Amino acid sequence: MEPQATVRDRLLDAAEDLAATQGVTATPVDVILERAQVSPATLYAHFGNKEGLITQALRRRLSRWDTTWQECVDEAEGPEEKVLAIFTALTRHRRNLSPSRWCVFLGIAAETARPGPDLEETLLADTRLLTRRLGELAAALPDPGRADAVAQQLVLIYTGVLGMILRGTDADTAIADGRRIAAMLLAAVGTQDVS
Amino acid sequence: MEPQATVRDRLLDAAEDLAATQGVTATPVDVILERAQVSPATLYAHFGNKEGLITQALRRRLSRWDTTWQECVDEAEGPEEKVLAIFTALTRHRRNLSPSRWCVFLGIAAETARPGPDLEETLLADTRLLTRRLGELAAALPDPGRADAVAQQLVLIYTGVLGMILRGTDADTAIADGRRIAAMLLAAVGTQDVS
DNA sequence: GTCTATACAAAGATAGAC
DNA sequence: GTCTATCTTTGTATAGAC
Repeated sequence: MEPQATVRDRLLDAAEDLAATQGVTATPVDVILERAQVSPATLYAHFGNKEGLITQALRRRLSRWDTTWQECVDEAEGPEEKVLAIFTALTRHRRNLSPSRWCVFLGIAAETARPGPDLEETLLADTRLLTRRLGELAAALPDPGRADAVAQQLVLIYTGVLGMILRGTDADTAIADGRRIAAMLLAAVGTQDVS
Repeated sequence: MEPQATVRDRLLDAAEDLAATQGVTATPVDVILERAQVSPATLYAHFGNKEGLITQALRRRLSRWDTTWQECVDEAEGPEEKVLAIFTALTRHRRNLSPSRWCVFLGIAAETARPGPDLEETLLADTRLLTRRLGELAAALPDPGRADAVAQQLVLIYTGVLGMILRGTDADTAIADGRRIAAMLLAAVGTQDVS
């Protein structure tokens, strides 16, 4: 975004921003190029093709999400609050970056029928990060034996929040709803069998 | 699907099936035409354009989902089971129709950046149906004053189930997880404040 | 109403110069 | 590494005949 940003960064910024707000298929290469003030040949020299650019932009975004989320976890006090920090992180993440229509990863997964190996791997990495970290955080709760199952349910709730934003629900409302459901789930863990 | 189906029905069948499995943007008109064994001009005579065809296919599918869901509600016994019938309905719906990658409505909403008025209205109708019927069913639970809030949370959970399928989770697993979370939510309603 | 053939537009990618 | 100019493919839609 800086005036003196490298060509590569300008391309990544433009691709991420447009993919987040308009979607990938709705964003022709020309539009990315115009936004980035770069010529076609340069894009292809750097990233090979459109999907390569998108993939790199996603990787950078995932890394930033990872950082933001970890910060929120670190700031939270107590096992339950650390689990619920994902919702604080989502709010912060959406404030920091160009606001996406809902979730860039799910969005691209939804609109890309046959992703290449690199893109597919990157899309899966998002789900893996969610599952892994939520699993780790859930292991600090009572009944660590159910950590993986709880993590799956938390990913579901988190995914539901994002889906509600796509449905048109205000983001803050959806996030608050999701946090409430998750808190209820955590309250049930350890106090009763949640088979 | 029948050999003697009308041209119109063949087009709707092909469009629905391909949109559900491949996505809309990944499905060129030519492929729909070949599947339906129909010529281009016929499609445009009937539906105006590609989006018109997709819109009509979605309306038909929403109507079938409506029916399947209502059947499952009618079969269920007791207020809580009637609310949870949405998960039984989802299983049945996916078995009846051509299996979709996740949710045809959310999928098309995700990949269609600027839908025309008719398509947009049809996509919203899906969310409206969910909210309305879940609200009605939730009104039969203890604390009917919270029916609308509970309905919103149930739509979130249901949407999360669909999103998990997009993430690669087995559909039956995702549905079972969603039902469990929803059951927990219902158990909390009336017994405690779920602010 | 339906077909064949074709027009028109959009989009991804490359050639060749600097 | 980057640009200008252009090629090729793909995809939506229509013209005109039957």
